[in-house]
Amino acid sequence: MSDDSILKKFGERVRQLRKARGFSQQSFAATCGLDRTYIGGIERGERNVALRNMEAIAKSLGLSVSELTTGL
Amino acid sequence: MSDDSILKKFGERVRQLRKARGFSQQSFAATCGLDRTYIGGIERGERNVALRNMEAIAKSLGLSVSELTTGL
DNA sequence: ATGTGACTTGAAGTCCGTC
DNA sequence: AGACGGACTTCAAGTCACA
Repeated sequence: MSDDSILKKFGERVRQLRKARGFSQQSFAATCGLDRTYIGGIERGERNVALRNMEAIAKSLGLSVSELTTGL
Repeated sequence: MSDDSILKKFGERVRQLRKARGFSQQSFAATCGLDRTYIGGIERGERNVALRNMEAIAKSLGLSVSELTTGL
């Protein structure tokens, strides 16, 4: 069970938005103030990201949290 | 800094939506499959809620995660 | 430049209660 | 009905070495 499709969807969305801006995981992680392996884990749907980190990611993408979670 | 205003905003939003539906914290927590003290903590802005629980809360409110995070 | 497993530690989350 | 505390277990956060 443990339906983690929401994590996968969120990861795909982050990856898509990051790429669209021409960031590498590395430079993007730095912008967010997070570790590159952590960002990688998010994009692979392995991390159950919480509000504070979602905000950091959204901010680095120039979006609101609500916009970042569009489709979820 | 450690700006936790996003947690407060999220908590206020949850409280507002829950009340609008006539739920008590207790019955709402049960619907979400979460603990009543945890829901209370969220509404007080003390909890850094992660994606899976946000989804459970959104579902119990009949909303998407994106709709739940409107304003964030 | 990214994937991945393993790891530590601080916070998430539960369960008991009282006010 | 809700705030809040203590004690507890589980998991997210954050980092590392190496593929």
